[in-house]
Amino acid sequence: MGRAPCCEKVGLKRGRWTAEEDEILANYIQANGDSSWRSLPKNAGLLRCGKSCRLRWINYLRSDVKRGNISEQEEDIIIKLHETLGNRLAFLWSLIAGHLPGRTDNEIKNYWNSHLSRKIQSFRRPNSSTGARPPPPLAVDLDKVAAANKRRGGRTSRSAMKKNKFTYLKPKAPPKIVEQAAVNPAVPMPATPALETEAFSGDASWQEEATGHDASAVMDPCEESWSNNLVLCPSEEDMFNEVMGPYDVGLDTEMLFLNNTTTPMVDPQLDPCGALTVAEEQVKSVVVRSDERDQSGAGQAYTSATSESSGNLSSCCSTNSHVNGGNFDFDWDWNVGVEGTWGAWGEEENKMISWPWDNTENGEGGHSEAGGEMDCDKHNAMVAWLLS
DNA sequence: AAACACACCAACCGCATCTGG
DNA sequence: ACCAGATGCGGTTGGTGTGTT
Repeated sequence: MGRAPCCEKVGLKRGRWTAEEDEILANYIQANGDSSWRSLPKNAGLLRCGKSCRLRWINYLRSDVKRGNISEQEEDIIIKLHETLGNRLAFLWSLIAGHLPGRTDNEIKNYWNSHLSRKIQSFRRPNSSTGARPPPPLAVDLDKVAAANKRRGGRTSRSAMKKNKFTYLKPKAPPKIVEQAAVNPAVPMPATPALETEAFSGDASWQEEATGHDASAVMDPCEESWSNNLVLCPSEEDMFNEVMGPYDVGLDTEMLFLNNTTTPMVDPQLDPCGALTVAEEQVKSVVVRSDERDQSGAGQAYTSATSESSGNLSSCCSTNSHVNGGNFDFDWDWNVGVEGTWGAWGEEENKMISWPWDNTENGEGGHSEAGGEMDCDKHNAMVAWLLS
């Protein structure tokens, strides 16, 4: 015997919502909030189950839900984020939705299933005969990760319910590292939900306590103070939680996390020719290597930092940061972001990362310690392809 | 105009996960 | 430690609209 449907109770309505029901629900939530979906329909006088009410509110009635067609730009972001994150990531659709202001996970999921999945079928995996390349993964905005960093299911704590519905989503500490990067006007930031406002509203005292530095200052990644400012998370566990959330998402590959920007980007190390243009004044990405995490049981955060002053993203410096009991040790490694980024494509594809730098027929050229030079024509072609 | 095929998307469903008792 | 209740997520379904024959 299966589990009883939630709307099985006699008298509860199912199916499409009427305008009247919408009005009742919207009015009730505006007046009373949505702290308890279970009791909401009863209190509001709706013959619906709480689940149905929640869904209707989240996917349709909320004032910040954007209606209308998905733009090409949004479509681009969906495709590239999906390519980056893969199908197995929990919160996939909510995470993508977090990058698309006003769009719901359900809408994006539907759009993917009905439009994009077929659309990219013929475009997808690299083919050794055609030489087609997979799209480089996108950096994932840490703020959006935090937005998706909600517990999965579970009962809302009563203390949290007292404050407001978003309180329990608040991260233990803001994952921001660079304070306020400029926003690319081409990809507007979402209307700041209560979550982000609250979570990131400037209480930097814990950072200062941990680092002994003014955490509100925007750091120059090329300055010595960079490392100091990086010591933002009071503990290793917190560090990882801020990035990955409390869940082991089971990634078998690395992910790029880009702080505080909605601009689709590849790792700056992929763009030493400056073909990518971004509006951010400063961008910081964090690469979390799950393989390291698995081995150590705790994880290491690899960071790469870029600095930019003229609109062209250029590599500035890159570090590995090893978290040791709340302290970070740094050593330089140009390979981390690049190899890690492409690790998702497996052993064979992993080699592809060298191709922009190849200036030899046999692909032996390298960009890292070997000192090979990058072929900017190839690289820019790759970037053009990525952005196409 | 009617019948059919297809696409879209709102909503349902089951399960995972969390909290409080 | 365990259980029950509540919520959030992704997969799936089915109603509706639109295009084609």
